Amino acid sequence: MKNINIKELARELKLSVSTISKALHDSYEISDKTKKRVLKASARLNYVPNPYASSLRGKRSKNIGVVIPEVADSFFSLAINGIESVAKEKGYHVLICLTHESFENEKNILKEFQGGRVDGVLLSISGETSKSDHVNDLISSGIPLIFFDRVCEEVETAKITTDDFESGYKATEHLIQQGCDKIAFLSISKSLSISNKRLEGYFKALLDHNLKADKKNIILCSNNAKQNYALIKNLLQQKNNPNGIVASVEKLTTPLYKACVALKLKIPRDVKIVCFSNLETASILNPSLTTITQPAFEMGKTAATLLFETLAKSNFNLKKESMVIPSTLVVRNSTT
Amino acid sequence: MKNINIKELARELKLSVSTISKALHDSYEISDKTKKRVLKASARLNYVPNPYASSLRGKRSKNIGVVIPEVADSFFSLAINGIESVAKEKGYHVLICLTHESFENEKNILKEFQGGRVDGVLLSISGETSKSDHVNDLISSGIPLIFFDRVCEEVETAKITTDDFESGYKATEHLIQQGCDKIAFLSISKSLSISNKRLEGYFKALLDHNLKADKKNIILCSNNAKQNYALIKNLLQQKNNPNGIVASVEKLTTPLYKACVALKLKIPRDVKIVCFSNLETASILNPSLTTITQPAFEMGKTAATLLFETLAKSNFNLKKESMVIPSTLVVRNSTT
DNA sequence: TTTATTTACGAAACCGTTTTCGGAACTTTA
DNA sequence: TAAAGTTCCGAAAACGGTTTCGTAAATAAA
Repeated sequence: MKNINIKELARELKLSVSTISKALHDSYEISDKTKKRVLKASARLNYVPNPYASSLRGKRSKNIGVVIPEVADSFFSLAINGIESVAKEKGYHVLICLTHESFENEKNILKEFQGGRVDGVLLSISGETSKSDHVNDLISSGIPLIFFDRVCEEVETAKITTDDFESGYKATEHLIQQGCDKIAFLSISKSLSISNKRLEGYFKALLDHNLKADKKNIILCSNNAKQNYALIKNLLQQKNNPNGIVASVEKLTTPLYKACVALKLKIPRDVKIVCFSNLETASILNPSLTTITQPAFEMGKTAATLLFETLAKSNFNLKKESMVIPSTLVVRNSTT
Repeated sequence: MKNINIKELARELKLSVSTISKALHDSYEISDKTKKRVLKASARLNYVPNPYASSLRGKRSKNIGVVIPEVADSFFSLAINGIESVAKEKGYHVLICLTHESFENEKNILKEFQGGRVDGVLLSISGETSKSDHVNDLISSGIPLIFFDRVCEEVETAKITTDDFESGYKATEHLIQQGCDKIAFLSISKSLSISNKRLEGYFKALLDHNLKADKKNIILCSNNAKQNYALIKNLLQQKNNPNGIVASVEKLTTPLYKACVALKLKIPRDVKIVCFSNLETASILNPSLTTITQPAFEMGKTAATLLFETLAKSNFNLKKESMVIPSTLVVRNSTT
């Protein structure tokens, strides 16, 4: 059962190709009777239009690209759900591309998108990304792009983020209120907007509560799990080791807990922990984990909704459409 | 900077369109000198070929479709990583489509794929799927399809699975060896191959150890988290409540743990638990969770590799290419 | 030198749609 | 009854590549 095309359908019905096409698109030029005939035959012969022919002619791919660092991460997988929920409604497909935190990969992906494979892009940049030429190139080639979560500050387009500064502040202040006075911050990137804003919030909270920051307590983690474990373990073994930790990203949770177990540090007695995390299992960890929970699904949904608005109106201006959706501090046993 | 096309590139170089195309594909018909000129100009003018034009003519989309029930699940997100790792190497894109466990969605997605949007498909069927006409239709329209994890037994194509029966057996036997004599099984679907095989393994283990199965201990969970929580709680409240539980799917972990907390049942003292799960946090749960860990990444990688082999050779026969990759029982504190 | 072969390129068909434009047949208006 | 307007459909161009085929020029063989 090879797939049938519009020409064969036309021959079958003794109609022209253009009539078929119009009938399938419910054009006013075609009589109801003919439309019904076409629809019926189309269903009977199992006609499925070739998307490439449509896209080539119509300049619409009906695809959006979602470029993220990683899929095995609660935040991103929930965001994908949010994105997919609107894409599906609009009859669009979602092309998910992973950068694995590599700038090179990110550049190649965006470059390829210039060919028109997608009509628009949602991007959460890699941890290595510090330049934004590749993003500007894509945008100026006419493909709308919206950032979500991890953004290039300097690019003039919509950015859907959460309140990273405030969240960093809240997390840190919470630890202080729970009695911590030596608080470490686990970062994931030197250049990433989210890391830096969360870190700034951390600094501000320390400042506001008359605690002084210590460089040794700012740990730059990497994309390598083993290495992160070693870094964290090392941090906790220092003579003036921290009694509170803010982990700025979900994937640091497991190495952090494991390091505490290995060093026989009791959470929250010896060290209190807050993680930026959307883990469903946060509440059943040992001990349950205090989190900054991000509105992942909403962020994805909002970004996608905005992108489709842009695609609908040709002259939409994304520059003034940024949005900040707040995260929430969920207090659990790792800090109490 | 609007995207340039091959015609403009040809005009720029005073060459014909066909020469450009051949040069870019490193055809033997074109001299090295011309090739270099073309490559250089192509880079300078930032030429990116239109994928739809190529696909339309060449019958190759350079896309594969990955159809899965859910992305916010460790198994699937790891499998995606495996798939993506080979796709990237082959220069392919991955179109991820979510069924959200709905048969209707699955049918629509596969139907659309018949149009040629993808060159091949990797499918893990929805919990509702019990018929396979939609799959056979797609395959007979000429698009190769490979199942991974959740398969339609009756469809004649390659299936990359894990040893579900043995895993169900191992999980159950482990509980028995730990002293459980009333063991419940949490299923996710009546029709799903994985559920049923795991359940059969469970039955066989009970039989081999002279324990008799009890219908009340087989719980059919749904896609609704709240409802699952209620079902599990109800199970644990029965007068003859189980002292061992096999949860056949990852997403039941959290409701199960929460139900135990709510009922003040101590794990593993009052009830021992084994979950089919790839959660990274299994080791830091309260208590750490004994799991059947599936080779998610490998399964994705294997399925994708096989698919690309099929795409390379036109006469590849997938019927004899199924593969079973074993899961492993990882014993932790929820059973000891 | 003549003929055969190879090299390097261009013209044009083609992929399957969508869309513009033209026009026959029919209906309405003057 | 003639003119004007509607309704419904078909022919053909267009989208941007790839590929087949033809051929002029250069080279090799006779």
